[in-house]
Amino acid sequence: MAARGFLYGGDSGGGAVGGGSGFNSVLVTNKRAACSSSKPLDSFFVSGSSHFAGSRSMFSFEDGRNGSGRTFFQTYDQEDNGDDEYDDYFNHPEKKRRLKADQVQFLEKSFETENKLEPDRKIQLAKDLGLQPRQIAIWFQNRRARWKTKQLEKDYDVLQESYNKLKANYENLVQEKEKLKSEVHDLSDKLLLQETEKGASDSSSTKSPSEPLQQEQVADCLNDEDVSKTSNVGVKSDSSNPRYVDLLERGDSSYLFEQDQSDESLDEEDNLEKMFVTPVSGYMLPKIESCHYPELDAVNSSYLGFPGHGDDEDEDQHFGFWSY
DNA sequence: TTGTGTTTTATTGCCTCC
DNA sequence: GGAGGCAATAAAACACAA
Repeated sequence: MAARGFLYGGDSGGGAVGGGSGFNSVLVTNKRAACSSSKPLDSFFVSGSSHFAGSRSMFSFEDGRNGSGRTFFQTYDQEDNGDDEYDDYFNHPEKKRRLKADQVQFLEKSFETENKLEPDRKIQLAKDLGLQPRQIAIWFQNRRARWKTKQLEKDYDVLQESYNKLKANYENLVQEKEKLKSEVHDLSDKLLLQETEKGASDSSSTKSPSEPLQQEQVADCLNDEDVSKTSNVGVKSDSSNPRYVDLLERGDSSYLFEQDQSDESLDEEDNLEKMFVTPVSGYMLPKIESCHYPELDAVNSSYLGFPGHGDDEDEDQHFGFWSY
């Protein structure tokens, strides 16, 4: 590792005198240590009224005192920076010391009050705790960093929870969509089957297979009391188309989903008018304005809160979902 | 006891503000 | 330009399982 700077050299200003473990020489690598400070109190701070005298963090020994029974700072200050003490100190590889529990508690309370540190408060805390102002500043800095990390974790949890809810909601909607899609498909098939059966029975009795279906027959097939409203049912429109009849007899529903491009006789716009694309599946289906199928009602009323599908709705709106 | 992971204390360099 | 904040990082101290 690169040479480390000196403890409390920065804010302490007037001369760095410390270092990491095992240092044997005085190095000044910290720019804060190198520059002079306008706050001499930050340097070799000695508290006259410390409630925590004896705890000097990295400069203290096990019990907060060096071999002579005085703290390093007391020694250093009071003994006029004697070379003996100085050498003694630097030849004695000091360990980094943690703050005592009561000091930490005091700092925590102070942090709760205000997580920023005004210079005056820093000095006061240093006095009260018998620590270097620089230590107080560092402690607050690290404490803010920890607080920020915790906040980020909390924010992450909140976002995660929010995401999970949205995801679950989305998955429910997808499921519902698939369900509705298959219901639409089933109902389409059911409708086709009814049409096919009706068409087959009618053609076997009175009409030849080649005869086009009558509007009334389709209306009956759709089991609707209002025949006039089925005038734009797609199947009727194609009843003159031999291919349609053929498909109908074979029970092929594909005509519902594709336009007969081969039929030049049909007006394309007119034809499109009689079809619509389902909102869910995108299938092309014939327009049915007034057919009443309970299953479709259920589908309509449950279709993602689409408006206008209540039981009391006007008859014309019963298939608002279907009609365009 | 030792290896390993975590926490705490401290440094360094960069940035912003006054 | 100096003071102070912050992010990144080092390294000591600590916790704990094997």
